[in-house]
Amino acid sequence: MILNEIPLMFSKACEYGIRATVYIALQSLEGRRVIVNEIAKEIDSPIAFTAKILQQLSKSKVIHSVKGPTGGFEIERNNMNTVKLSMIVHAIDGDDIYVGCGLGLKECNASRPCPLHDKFIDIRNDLRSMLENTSLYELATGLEVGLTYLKR
Amino acid sequence: MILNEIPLMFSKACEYGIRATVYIALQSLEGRRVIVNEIAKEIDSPIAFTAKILQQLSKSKVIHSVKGPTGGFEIERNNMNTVKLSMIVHAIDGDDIYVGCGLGLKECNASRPCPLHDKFIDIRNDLRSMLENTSLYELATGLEVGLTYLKR
DNA sequence: ATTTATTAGGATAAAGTTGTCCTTTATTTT
DNA sequence: AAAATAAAGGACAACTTTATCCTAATAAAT
Ligand code: FES
Ligand code: FES
Repeated sequence: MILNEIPLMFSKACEYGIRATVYIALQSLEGRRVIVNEIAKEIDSPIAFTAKILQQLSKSKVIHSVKGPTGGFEIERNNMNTVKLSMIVHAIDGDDIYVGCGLGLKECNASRPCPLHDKFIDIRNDLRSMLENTSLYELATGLEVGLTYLKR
Repeated sequence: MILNEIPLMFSKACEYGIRATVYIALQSLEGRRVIVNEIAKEIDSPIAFTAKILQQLSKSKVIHSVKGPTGGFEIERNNMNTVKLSMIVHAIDGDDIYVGCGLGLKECNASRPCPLHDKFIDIRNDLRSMLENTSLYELATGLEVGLTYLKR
């Protein structure tokens, strides 16, 4: 009886992108460069689609790619602190999450707000600041010590 | 360079559903029953698609429908207090918004959490309680006094 | 130089969501 | 009773997102 089953906050592409990036970060912390096949296996995502997303993230400078044998994906230790979740989301899903109206009006506009605006804005701001303040390093280390997981 | 433009929280169907329901509530407050054509016009949504969504909301008892001439959609004054935003969202988008993992793992599971879990849960709970505590009456009255809008 | 491993990128298929159209059913008005 | 009006519902079309497959480019290893 339900029409849709939408993802909660991010597109599938973005979910895979975040998971992949965190996995790459984790491995980079241990000095390992990783290839798409391994990434897709470890985060349980479709290989070719994941490759496309990594391409995107590479263009956006979120991750670094190296072609050829011994190649793969990696992230410089320094970048793990400066790369925030918001950059990954922005590279894949754009910035609707920051500017869009929760009820789908053409723009979110405080001087001509939709009925949800006031209540919505608070949640959206919390989400935004969470994304902007969460670094890749933080996410990767949680994984490193076995506190968190990338598949189930 | 962006792959997707996803809606922020709700599907398009859900956005239309909420806007339509609020409009019906507003008109019901003034004793008017409204037909799909008018609703779609007033909330700026595609007519036939809106009709499908209203069908769904009618089955879920969020709104009441009457067939034939002088028919249309309406909401009893009493129901405007008991109908919460969460019911509309649940009827159309299901309950992923309550149970889904933000990174797309099969389930959100606190004992085997994804790297975003702790930060995500707070925002999800805020969203949930916002939806569960916001009544249709509240939304309709804001509109009634000209403070909010359903199209732009 | 050749082979091999890897990312980049294009084309396209599959699935899901959004949107339209037409027929049926119910109910009021004439 | 017949005509008119409105929701219900089925079939399907258009668009978007997700996913696959194949070829090209790049670079290391042999
Ligand atoms: S106008 Fe709708 S969220 Fe701001
Ligand atoms: S496990 Fe991912 S949000 Fe809870």
